[in-house]
Amino acid sequence: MYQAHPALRQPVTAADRVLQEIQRAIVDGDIAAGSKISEPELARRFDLSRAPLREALARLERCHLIERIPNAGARVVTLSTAGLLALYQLRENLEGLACKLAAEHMTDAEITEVRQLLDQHLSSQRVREGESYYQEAGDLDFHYRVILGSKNSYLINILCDELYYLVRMYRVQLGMNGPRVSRAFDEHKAIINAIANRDGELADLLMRRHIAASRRNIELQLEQMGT
Amino acid sequence: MYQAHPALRQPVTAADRVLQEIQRAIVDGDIAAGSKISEPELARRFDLSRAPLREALARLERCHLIERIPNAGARVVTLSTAGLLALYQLRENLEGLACKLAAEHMTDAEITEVRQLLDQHLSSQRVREGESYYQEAGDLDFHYRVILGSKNSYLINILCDELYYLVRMYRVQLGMNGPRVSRAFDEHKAIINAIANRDGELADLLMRRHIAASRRNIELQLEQMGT
DNA sequence: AAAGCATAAATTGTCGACAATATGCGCCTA
DNA sequence: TAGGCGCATATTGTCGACAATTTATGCTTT
Repeated sequence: MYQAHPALRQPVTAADRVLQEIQRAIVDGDIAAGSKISEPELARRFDLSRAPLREALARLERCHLIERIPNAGARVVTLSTAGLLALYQLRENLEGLACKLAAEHMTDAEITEVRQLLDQHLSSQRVREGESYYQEAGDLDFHYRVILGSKNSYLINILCDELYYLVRMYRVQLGMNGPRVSRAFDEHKAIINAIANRDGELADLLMRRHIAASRRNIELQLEQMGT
Repeated sequence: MYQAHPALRQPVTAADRVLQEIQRAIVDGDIAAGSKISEPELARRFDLSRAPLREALARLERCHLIERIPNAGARVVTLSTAGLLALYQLRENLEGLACKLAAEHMTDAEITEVRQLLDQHLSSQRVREGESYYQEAGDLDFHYRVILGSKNSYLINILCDELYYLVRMYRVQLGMNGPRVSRAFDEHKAIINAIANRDGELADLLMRRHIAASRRNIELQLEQMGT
């Protein structure tokens, strides 16, 4: 298997654990978007002191799930069309770059692994039709692999640590359980093929289109909710 | 004047103040690259407790100036050719994107301000020839304005908060006091002209070239030191 | 009754001490 | 003498309490 990125490492400290719990809670909407974060309340709820909690809050701010104001506290971010657009504008560019670099730096073994992954996801998806979690996880896994394949630590950090939780939050809370499933699989296939052919330019282009399509999909959902 | 980005806001808390001090110390090399960070030592040195210090360390990690390992402590990052390349690869892309977006979103007033800024820097640079600080600051200021002009908060955050201190660290510690000064000014002029003409594609291209030139300049310096 | 101010409550920021973990040293063994 | 084990030391992680700041409340004033 591939070496897990620090972002995926298992929690060793209390702050790590509570971070993961709160992260999941925010992404899944258990802690409502826009709601105020109360340190004393969360400390009681997770049964630890404020020190590790504040450490966790600092990292939540880092991945844009909360916004803090000095002496005034923190709030969960609110989702908006403008925010989604800004986020995906960036993603298109960064993941495009990641593809270009992956075409240069991924080993043949890594490429083979990703292909196996895709086949695996496809079959498990056929078996469990409709269960969107697997699509969600599978899609993320594909993107993770390509990003890691870029071998650029700064790029990896930004995409996997700082932007992806927010991306997931949009998808989960807007109920993106995927009519786009099979199309996405085909697009993934095309991207890994371009990378395998060491055609960075094409891989870049395909990834940008792939993400743009995904963005339009979510925008549509947002509009429907707005009206 | 333009609204300062959160990154530039004045410190209100003790953690903010010590962060700025340590940030400067690391960027300027007063705290050596690669050296270990001792929390008790820094706490004594800046005469505060470890709580705000740890808050500051969390943010230093965020802008890639230190690397922390759970239960083992933090080290100042080490500079390397590979790291420089990865950093500038990203910068070329992100600031290119910033230019493209700035061409769409900057107001005429903001563009006028940047032009005044350039003229101002040019004259003050002529007056104080050789004093590289002004070039350094001026260059940063120009880039900041364009980035802010993109109006994409995620992009602004990444470039201004998370990558620029490291960029400065490379420039300062490798003694980039600028034979490239006048050429950089011309390039800045060309970029703002493209933005003024609402030619995002050209602005993108010019910025990428501008940063690539800057990177080659630093690479040269790194090679000279290595041999 | 609405606006403004003073006070009270609650929240965030900071502190010093303790617990858990990692680092360094000396000793033992081969 | 080199390598490994065990203990002493030092550092990081966590805790509970206090200080500083903000937010909420209620009173006064026009």
